Amino acid sequence: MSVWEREYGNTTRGHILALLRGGARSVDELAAELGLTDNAVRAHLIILVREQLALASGARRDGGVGKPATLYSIAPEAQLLFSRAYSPLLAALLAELRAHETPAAMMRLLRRAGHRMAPQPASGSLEARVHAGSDLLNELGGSTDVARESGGFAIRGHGCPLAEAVVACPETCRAVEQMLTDVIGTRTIESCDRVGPPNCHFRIPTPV
DNA sequence: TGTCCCGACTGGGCTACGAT
DNA sequence: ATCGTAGCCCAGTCGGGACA
Repeated sequence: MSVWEREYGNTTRGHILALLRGGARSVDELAAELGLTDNAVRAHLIILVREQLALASGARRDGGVGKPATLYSIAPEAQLLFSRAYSPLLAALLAELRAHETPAAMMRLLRRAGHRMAPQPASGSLEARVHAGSDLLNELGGSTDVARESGGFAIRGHGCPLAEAVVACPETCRAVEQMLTDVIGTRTIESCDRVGPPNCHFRIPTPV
């Protein structure tokens, strides 16, 4: 099930997004196709635009008089919500790589991938940087928090944003480990729980 | 079971805009 | 200036879920 189906599946907003995927439409066109009034459609569009899932992409005049109709389209960023292909493709790709590469080569590959994923290094105290790492994981779909542990900190997850890939290829956690190391600016040690559904756990020892 | 709350929707009135 | 169309705003209704 895609993010879009989970969030909007059988709702009016979901139907509006589905129609907009087929091309830009005016409020009246959407209302006619949905069997609603223009005002009802407008209320949903306001919310969809606010959530950056739709946008006013232009205006159209059909030869008649009056104010040109505003055309609404799906926002480019929203297209990602419809895809269910990324996760299985990533899992399949990793499984295929794993079958043909040596373990050492896989580690190098995933560390380089993690390095590519890392944004600018965080600044501030170690604690602030660990929180920045946790925030980054949450932005990527994780649900993590920061805890103090003896000798440093830990980022603890409730679930894993890359669960499907981790099941196919447990070394995937190395990419996240490298990404966190780059962002936090100090050695991050992956100790994820992969017994059953994966759970993130990264230790960040205080540098001596 | 009754009440309250909230989301979804409708209808009416108004404004904005462009053609005649 | 007038008219037709589209957009915006607001008050009100309706139905479903939560809760005492």
